[in-house]
Amino acid sequence: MKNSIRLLRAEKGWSQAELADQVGVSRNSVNSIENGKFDPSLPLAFRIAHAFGLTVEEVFDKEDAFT
Amino acid sequence: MKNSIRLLRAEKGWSQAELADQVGVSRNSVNSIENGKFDPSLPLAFRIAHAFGLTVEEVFDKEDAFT
DNA sequence: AAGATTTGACAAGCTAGCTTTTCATTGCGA
DNA sequence: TCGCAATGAAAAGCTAGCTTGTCAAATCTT
Repeated sequence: MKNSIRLLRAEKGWSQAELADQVGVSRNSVNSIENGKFDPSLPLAFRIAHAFGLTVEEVFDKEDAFT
Repeated sequence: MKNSIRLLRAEKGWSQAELADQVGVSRNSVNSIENGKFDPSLPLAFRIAHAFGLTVEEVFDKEDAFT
């Protein structure tokens, strides 16, 4: 599932490790999600969106959920 | 993670099996999610929200993601 | 250019999400 | 009241999400 994490993270000037800390997962998880290796769980998706002050819909591309 | 699926489903007059069909999972998955046994994946959460014409935030209680 | 930070990637292992199957219970229409 | 639809629940099995650890490559910083 596509997402805007890399872009949003760049805007904030955060490293993957910093974002990982904020949302309570490992850096590898953030890296894998950014690179599309797997989707975050729903709770994690909420925490990531919250870290950027956005909604889940604004961060993750829901089109991928229907294809 | 709490959600309003049971209520929304009642409003639509859908059985668990009908909703399951619509979103492409088994009836047991819908039952388990409704009864809080586990959270849906992010793509499934999108499909469930879409079935009700709502956003993920409107169907699932994101507070649970932070506690 | 050297050193430090950041990122990408992989492996092995554990847990959560989802499946099919099955059975018991509940509630409702004929 | 009989039968059927709907729900709840449990087991066993597979895959996805997430972990720690490690290493190499890329990108800053100075």
